[in-house]
Amino acid sequence: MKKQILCVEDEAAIRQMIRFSLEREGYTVMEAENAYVARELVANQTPDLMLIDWMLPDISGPELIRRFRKDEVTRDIPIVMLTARSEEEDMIQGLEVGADDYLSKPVSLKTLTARIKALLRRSEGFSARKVLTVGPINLDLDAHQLTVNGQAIHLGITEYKLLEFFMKHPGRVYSRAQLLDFIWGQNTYIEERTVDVHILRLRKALKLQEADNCIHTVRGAGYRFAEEALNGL
Amino acid sequence: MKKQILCVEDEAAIRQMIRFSLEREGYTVMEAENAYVARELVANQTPDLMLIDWMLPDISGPELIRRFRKDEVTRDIPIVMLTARSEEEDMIQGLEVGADDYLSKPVSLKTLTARIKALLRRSEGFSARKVLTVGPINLDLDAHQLTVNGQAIHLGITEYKLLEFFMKHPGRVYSRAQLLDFIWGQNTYIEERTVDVHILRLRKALKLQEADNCIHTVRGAGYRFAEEALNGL
DNA sequence: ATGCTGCTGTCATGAACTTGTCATAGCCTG
DNA sequence: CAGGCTATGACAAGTTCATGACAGCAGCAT
Repeated sequence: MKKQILCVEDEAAIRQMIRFSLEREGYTVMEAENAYVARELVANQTPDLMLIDWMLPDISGPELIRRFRKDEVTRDIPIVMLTARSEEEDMIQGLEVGADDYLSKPVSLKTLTARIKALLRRSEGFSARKVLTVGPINLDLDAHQLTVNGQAIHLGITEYKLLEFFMKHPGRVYSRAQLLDFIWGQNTYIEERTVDVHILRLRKALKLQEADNCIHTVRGAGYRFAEEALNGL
Repeated sequence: MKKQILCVEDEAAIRQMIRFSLEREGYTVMEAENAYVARELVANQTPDLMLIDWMLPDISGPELIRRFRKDEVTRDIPIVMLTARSEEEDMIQGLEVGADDYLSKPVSLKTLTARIKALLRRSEGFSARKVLTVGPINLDLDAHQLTVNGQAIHLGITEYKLLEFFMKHPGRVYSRAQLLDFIWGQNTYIEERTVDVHILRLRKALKLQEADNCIHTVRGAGYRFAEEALNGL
């Protein structure tokens, strides 16, 4: 799953630049031009990391950070602070209110992505364990391990991501084009029929424990993950 | 092995003095003039004990301690807090956030070294009991000694740290990049493939007692320490 | 200094595994 | 039954990993 990064910065040009380079690295970027918008966005969807400018038109960056740190939900999100001035005093205040890292403008995009990568890796290594369970199917996202009825089953990475996607969005039909977008990424051009093959492989793997009936073919539309088919198992 | 002590203190003169007397006692001393530098240093090399001033130019001492206590890696490092004021309230807050000892300035160097010695002994004493065991694998953290099925096996320091990390975080996949971060430190730039080689060496060592099957390769993702693979042994 | 030893990071190579594509067979709908 | 859609097996190219070899380095005793 792509990591979400929220970029809070008032200058549109800088936002664009940051967005561009982060998306190239495979992150999803949300943009906010002020603190108000930022908090609205976060209320709807908590990002994995936040990039916050020092100077914002409404609330100051440090104040915004302080507020995020107060909230249970956002407390542990890593924050990188951006500032125009490279004055030490700023850095000091930034770290004091709880920023995890600090970069002064003009920002080298390479540095930016490097720091972000490091922070995300770090926080990811110890976060709460994520496991998806539907009926007998158990997908341990941290271990990268599928077990069905307690039996470990090996999957290729594509099948793994496919199953992860299905388990996160059960019950809905997805066209081959949609699956390609979500799982392979938006800029890959692959035969739609290839999806069939991976569905086949996933089914084969699940069949080892007779759990392949949860993947339904919807003729003319695509595929659907049917959780209800698994309830009896 | 010399014990490493990190001294976080903004006044250079005091740092010098402390360094001098600690080195005379046979410790290695790292210096940081503020919290930011301190965290960078610790990211690369975890010290055996930290000496933290109450007043730092960026983050306050207690806040810095709180952060170290949150992080898995630095949680168990003994911390001595230094303060100019000898007010009881400070001491209370210092101990509250997790300092192990508390000294008020001006510090008698004799007292300082005595307390440090005591803390290190104590933490050593604790960790003397600290032994990681998974199935037949037994890692004595003090003796720096690995035994499998009662047989001692020699490991290089890197393999040792790798195994220690795995045993402390079993069941989760870690990418090569993450392993580099956590074991080599964040600012080291080493080929990712090097991780493979150390995994190989660790496996070879464990294979002497047929216990190498606990280290799983997760293609495209990294490596995982599987404790369940050892339960039958 | 000198040579020795053990450890570490890097690299080249071959092995093992994945994956996208295609051809063909099978199935469903009207 | 035809036409369109899907399932399946085979395969070659491309990735990723395991492994042995090697040079540089630090520690150590000589």
